[in-house]
Amino acid sequence: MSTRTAPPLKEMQGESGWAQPIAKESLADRAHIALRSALMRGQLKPGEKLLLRPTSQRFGVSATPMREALLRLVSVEALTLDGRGTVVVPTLTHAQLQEIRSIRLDLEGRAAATAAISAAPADIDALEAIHIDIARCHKSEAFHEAVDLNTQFHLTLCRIARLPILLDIVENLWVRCGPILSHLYDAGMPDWDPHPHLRVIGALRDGNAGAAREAIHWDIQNGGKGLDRHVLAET
Amino acid sequence: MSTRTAPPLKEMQGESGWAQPIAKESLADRAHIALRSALMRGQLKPGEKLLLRPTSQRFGVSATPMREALLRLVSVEALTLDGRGTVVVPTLTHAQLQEIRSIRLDLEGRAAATAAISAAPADIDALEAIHIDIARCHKSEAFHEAVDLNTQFHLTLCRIARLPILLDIVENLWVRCGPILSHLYDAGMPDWDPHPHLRVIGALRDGNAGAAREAIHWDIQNGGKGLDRHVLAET
DNA sequence: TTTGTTTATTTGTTATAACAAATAACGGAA
DNA sequence: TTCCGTTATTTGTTATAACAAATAAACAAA
Repeated sequence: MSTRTAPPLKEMQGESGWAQPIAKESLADRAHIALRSALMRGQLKPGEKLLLRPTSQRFGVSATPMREALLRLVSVEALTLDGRGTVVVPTLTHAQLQEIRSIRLDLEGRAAATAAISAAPADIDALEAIHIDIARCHKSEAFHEAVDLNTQFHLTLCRIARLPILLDIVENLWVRCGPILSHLYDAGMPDWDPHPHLRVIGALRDGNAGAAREAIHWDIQNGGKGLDRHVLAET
Repeated sequence: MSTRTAPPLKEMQGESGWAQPIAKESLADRAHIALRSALMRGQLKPGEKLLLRPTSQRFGVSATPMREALLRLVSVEALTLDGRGTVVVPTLTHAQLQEIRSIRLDLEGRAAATAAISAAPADIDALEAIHIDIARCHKSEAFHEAVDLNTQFHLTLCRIARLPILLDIVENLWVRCGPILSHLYDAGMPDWDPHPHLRVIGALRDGNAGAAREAIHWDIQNGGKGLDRHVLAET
């Protein structure tokens, strides 16, 4: 039913062997990456202000590249500006959270379906490895790490689908949710028995696009219910 | 079948009457808006380079705000950087064009369905007005304007759905296609008789979400076939 | 005590110049 | 003439300082 022709992700990294174009990172790039990952990992709290001069000092750079990094995140709405122009970590409204989830339903659903018909076995193994890690963290009550790995699970699924533009969009959605993601576990994580991730993985192995889409849909819709409660309570 | 409770778009502009927060535009903002609209309207051609100092002079500002505006567009992939760091208008590959279209299928499809169950009659009238304009331009062979209005039709549909995050994403996708959109009409525009837009409008009036989604799907899939030919021929 | 006004401080914005890296132009040697 | 190395120029990057606007603080008057 499925045509599994694409080489696994890991191999295409070294495409033509050595001699890949060296990536020169500007100071602004580094600051941007650091900030973005801090956001995605929930290390910045909603409402937190990021003043230009203080933050640039914390990063040990001047104002110009720091400003560039901050403004880049602002331009994808991962950060916002208050009336003054000060950068601040945004607070998601209930409507926004719901809209993000419905978009993820569409896009991650498409990614799952695409992955089901094109993923290499090695890719699926990698995905399964992430889920095993999640289960481990869950057991040892390392909730923070579990949440982080859950993000990775969803993004890896999109990566496997080889839809770079879609991946980019979905990644941004996750960045925007980062600051409130920690509340997934302070409401107590439910303990599903056939974990929805396993259904996703199974569908990929079967090459069953429809089942993969449904499985990730189920995961998205049920996985975030804890957040709803929290966000609603806040307003 | 549908619950039409939302007030039309025009009214909620002045939400609490007068006294909306005044928008102060920085030089960078203005440059960003100007560039973005130039991109969306196809006034910049793929491969075109935007050197920092020359462009900042054309805008009559210094390098700092110009750089900010350019880099903002880069961060949403509406512009790219070459190896040197020079800003250049990107050339879409066939794969990218196809991926963008499939994402639009999902998102504009959702927008159409949502609009069908929530749009006010005035909103639908506005949408119809745009289509009438398109037909007029088509007749008078004002193709460039027709293409521009077509973009507006799709974005207005998303606006009517009141899904701001989705709108943002879709808008960016249209910005990215802007530079090649002009090729829609140099392949000769087909002359559909019941124009797909009319089916969309009809479905909205009926409050039929499924039909609205299908109609916009049909429009997206068939509307861009001229582009495919062109992009494929290029590579 | 409260209100209004002035001053001081904070903070984002812009312009400018020094810097570094890459490309292009030039010129000499094979 | 062709190839290689050197120099000159172009161009993005960063730091710094001057600027402007807004907030907060301090103080005086009612």
